[in-house]
Amino acid sequence: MPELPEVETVRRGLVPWVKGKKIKSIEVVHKGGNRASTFAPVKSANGAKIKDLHRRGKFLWFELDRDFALVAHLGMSGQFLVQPKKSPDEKHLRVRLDCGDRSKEIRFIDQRTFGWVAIDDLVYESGKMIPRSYSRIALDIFDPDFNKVEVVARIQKKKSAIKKVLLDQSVMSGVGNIYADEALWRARIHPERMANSLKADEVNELLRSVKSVMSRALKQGGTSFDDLYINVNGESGYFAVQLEAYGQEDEPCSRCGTQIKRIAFGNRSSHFCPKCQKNLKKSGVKRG
DNA sequence: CATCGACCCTGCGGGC
DNA sequence: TGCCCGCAGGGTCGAT
Repeated sequence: MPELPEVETVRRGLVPWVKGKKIKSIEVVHKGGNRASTFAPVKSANGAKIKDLHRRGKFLWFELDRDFALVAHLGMSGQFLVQPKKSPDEKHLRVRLDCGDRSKEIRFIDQRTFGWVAIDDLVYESGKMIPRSYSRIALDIFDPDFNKVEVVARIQKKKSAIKKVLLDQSVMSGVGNIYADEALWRARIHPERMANSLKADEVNELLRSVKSVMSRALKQGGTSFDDLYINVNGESGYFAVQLEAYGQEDEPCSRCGTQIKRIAFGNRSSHFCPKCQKNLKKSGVKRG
């Protein structure tokens, strides 16, 4: 389940294969995700030069020398693999990209088809042209222009559970279910605490936790729950980071020994320590 | 505009 | 052995 660190690992792995290269051919082998843009067919990128490869949150942007962009999202199970051209097609191969290497090609593979590769049009943001889909999401916490003060204030105005706000990519991008649970555990905040009940100090601590847990995962080359995530070299980033909350139901909390609890959260789950992470919403917390 | 929940999809594992 | 069901969860979109 790729989140920011995993996508960044993929980006770093892909850069040497794509940056400055001309797209010799790009072909949709099997229709990709159902959310793919219909702006133009992917093959429109044939012959374009890839000037750079960027990431915002979980989105990848192949910057082209064209007036449109090539964008990708890994969804839940998407992978980019650099494979020998001779090797047989994977069962879930979606897109094949030839950047001129003599023996190798880049393949986008996705089992659950929540991921996609698409052409997108460019729009203005802060004086720059960026992909439309990429522009709809907020900056992530590693972006040099990330404005922490602004984001903290915005979070404090949200009338939603803090976990929901963490996953809202229009507030801050890059956080998924795993790192949301991990950051909340580290900051000792209950996932169902109302965001507008949090003090600035608490939100700041939460954002520090988000950044530190993601930095650690990134340093390890990305975390994954299983082998659905494989980096571009085909090497799994399996369990590189110690998970303290996510997937730890009934395991003892490493801080206090209390059993980690799992509760339903929409279509998914939240994991937390009921002792370290109290929900204070009914205890008359005063604001300010 | 803000918020919420349904929905897209496939593989896997548990229960029977 | 095989079937059914629930679960996993990104982003998007319609309803309120």
